[in-house]
Amino acid sequence: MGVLEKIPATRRARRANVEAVPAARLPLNEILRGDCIETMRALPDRCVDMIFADPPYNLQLGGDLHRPDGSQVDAVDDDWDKFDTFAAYDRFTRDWLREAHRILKDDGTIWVIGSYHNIFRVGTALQDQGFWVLNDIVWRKANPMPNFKGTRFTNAHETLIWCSKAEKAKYTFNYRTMKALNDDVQMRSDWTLPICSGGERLKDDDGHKAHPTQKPESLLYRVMLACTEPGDLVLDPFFGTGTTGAVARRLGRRWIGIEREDKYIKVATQRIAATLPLDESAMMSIPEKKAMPRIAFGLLVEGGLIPPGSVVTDARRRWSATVRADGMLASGCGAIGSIHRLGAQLQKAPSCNGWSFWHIETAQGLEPIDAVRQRHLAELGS
Amino acid sequence: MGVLEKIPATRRARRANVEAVPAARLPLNEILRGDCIETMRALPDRCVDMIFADPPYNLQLGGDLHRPDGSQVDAVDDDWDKFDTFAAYDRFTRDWLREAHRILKDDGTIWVIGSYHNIFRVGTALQDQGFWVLNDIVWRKANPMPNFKGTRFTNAHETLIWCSKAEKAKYTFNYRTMKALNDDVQMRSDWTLPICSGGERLKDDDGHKAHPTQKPESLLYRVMLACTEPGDLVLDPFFGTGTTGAVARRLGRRWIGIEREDKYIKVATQRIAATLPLDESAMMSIPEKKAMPRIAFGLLVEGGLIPPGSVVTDARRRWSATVRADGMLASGCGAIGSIHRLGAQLQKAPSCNGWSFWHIETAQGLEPIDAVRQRHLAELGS
DNA sequence: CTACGCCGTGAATCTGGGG
DNA sequence: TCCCCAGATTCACGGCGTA
Repeated sequence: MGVLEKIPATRRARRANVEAVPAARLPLNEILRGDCIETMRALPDRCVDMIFADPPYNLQLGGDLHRPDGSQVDAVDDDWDKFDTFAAYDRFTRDWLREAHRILKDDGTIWVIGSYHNIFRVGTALQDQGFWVLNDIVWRKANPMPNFKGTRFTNAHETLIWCSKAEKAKYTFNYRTMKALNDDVQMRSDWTLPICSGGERLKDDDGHKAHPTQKPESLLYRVMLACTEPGDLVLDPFFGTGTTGAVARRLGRRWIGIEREDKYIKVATQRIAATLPLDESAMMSIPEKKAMPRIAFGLLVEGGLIPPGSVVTDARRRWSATVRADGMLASGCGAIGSIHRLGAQLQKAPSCNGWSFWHIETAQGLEPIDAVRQRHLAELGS
Repeated sequence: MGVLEKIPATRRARRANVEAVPAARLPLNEILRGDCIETMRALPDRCVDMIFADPPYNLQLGGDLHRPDGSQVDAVDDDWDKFDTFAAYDRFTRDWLREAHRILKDDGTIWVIGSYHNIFRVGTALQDQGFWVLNDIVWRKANPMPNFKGTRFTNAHETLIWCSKAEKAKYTFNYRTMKALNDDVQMRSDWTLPICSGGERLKDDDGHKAHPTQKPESLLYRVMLACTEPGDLVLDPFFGTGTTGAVARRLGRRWIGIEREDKYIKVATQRIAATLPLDESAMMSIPEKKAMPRIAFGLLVEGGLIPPGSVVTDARRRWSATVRADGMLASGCGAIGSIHRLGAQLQKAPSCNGWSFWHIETAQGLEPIDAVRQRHLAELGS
């Protein structure tokens, strides 16, 4: 039984349109080798729930650039980023967006990331194609490359555009999941996240970076948590080293990647094979309940529903932690944090929904702490 | 004596092009009543140093949107044709940007602010018009309006696009001023500033806000400090309540505003009259090193500040060299060259700033030779 | 074992004046 | 228009080696 079948019927019902082709006949969890436009043409209408696209930025770089210490900046000089004119870039953009619009389900959404070099062309083409912009999201880089020559402001962000298929189209937005991720205030349109470096950055056999523009998993993690459900199908037409596939697998989403270059396909294949799905409870989004009063975890501790000193574990008892009087959790290894933070830290995930990840032994057996919260809520209501 | 005359000749010289019309014949520090395109047409070529534009955002409220023939776009209608509306907005944008490009000096810059509703159209039109994007700046609102329905991310930012007139055009960027404003680290492309509220928010006679999209003065303050000099002429073709004019006056810049509606002109006029210019010392930007008078190394040798035969080393004393009477350096290995050349050669670097690389033993200890130059400069000034 | 410092590096439209 | 050369210019991390 696949993950899809576990989605509650009420959520599945939000999918307004019927899949034109059974999922079994789609190339699921595979990298399709080829040109993105040609390859999308071979996919049926309205078959994917979400598209994440990281197209070439058309950087138009000039000569070499040196840091003040004399070292040279490793520039993006790949052929795939070269276009003769803005008109050529616009044609390319319109062509792939046309196919993207066709294969997207009517209640699906598309995300496209870019910089000032290309994002205005992309945004215009999205609107002209009939996509409806829901938000533009700013990825604020925590650690951008400086402007070495002191000629401009540090280019410290990139822009993502999030669109539904049409103005009145339904779409998935896991509002409460995003709010929980953001310390219980609404998630804003600016996200501060580090660039991809350290152990996450894939290297080729020579030890050089495998791809010049690898995106951080935290970015895709937030995108997918925000607007897909487990079992949903995510397409990435510019797959590169497969960040989209890795995060999809980790979050229990299905995926299709399209990539032209064998070297990237090879790296992505290995990477995704080495990625393990997260604990199932951690990937479920918080049920969308309107007007649910906010209950801090500390309130349950204060109120004696989860007394200090209680031991909580994940569903499979791989990790455990002790509840402190101030509502924080302490793990055996010495780490301390909120239910969300500690869950993320132990799993080495960028974020975690502590309410569904942490469980506690009750009269009903091992239950997520959210169950305790729900009972408390019910009591408050009565 | 006007402020302009106080600008050092070295800076004025950076203004490459001659004003087509003497500044005295321009309508300075005035609000011109009328349509922005028609009014710009009456201004001469290459007459303004900077343009700040806050064009109408909303594609569906056609109040500010007119077809080229003057008829109004009827957009608030369930049956409205999206393409027609976007096309009308694009025509309007191209028309005013064409005039903006014409009246901007060759070394001037333009700033346009917008949201995801219009900024992609604006950015595309800017690039198509030949403007060269220098940065896109994100105004991160410290206190944005929440998304009440919980259907999207909180729209917590707006975007500004900063362009020079052409790819190779010179432009003013007060790098060191921006760095100083930002605790001595490079100013980034994301600016966190509060929205306009409280006492700054202008009210009409009924106590309602005078303008729906009044921009905070802090935003204009940073823009003008970054890329204009005192005495420069700033144009705002969508003047509204005159934030641009107020900040220009405060910072000793000259300004021209264009506004169609009498009620805004009235509010702006009162506001600017009540704004006092800052003390002159407060409005000067930090001098850019590039604009400071050059002192040849040989001059210091001639003047006896660094006598021939002196030994200079790098900060860690890994390399040393002897100063020759002609201002060249000679290293022990026989290499001879300017302070820059020899520094680069010894480090095997593509280039080197000899002023900061080479050090000399003084009463203050081991100092970069630039310190000697700075002291010499200070003596010359007094 | 920790602390500290050095080194490498990241989607970058990255100098300007004089001869 | 091109060449030459003076000289201005970097932030946050992660990894690794040394004290």
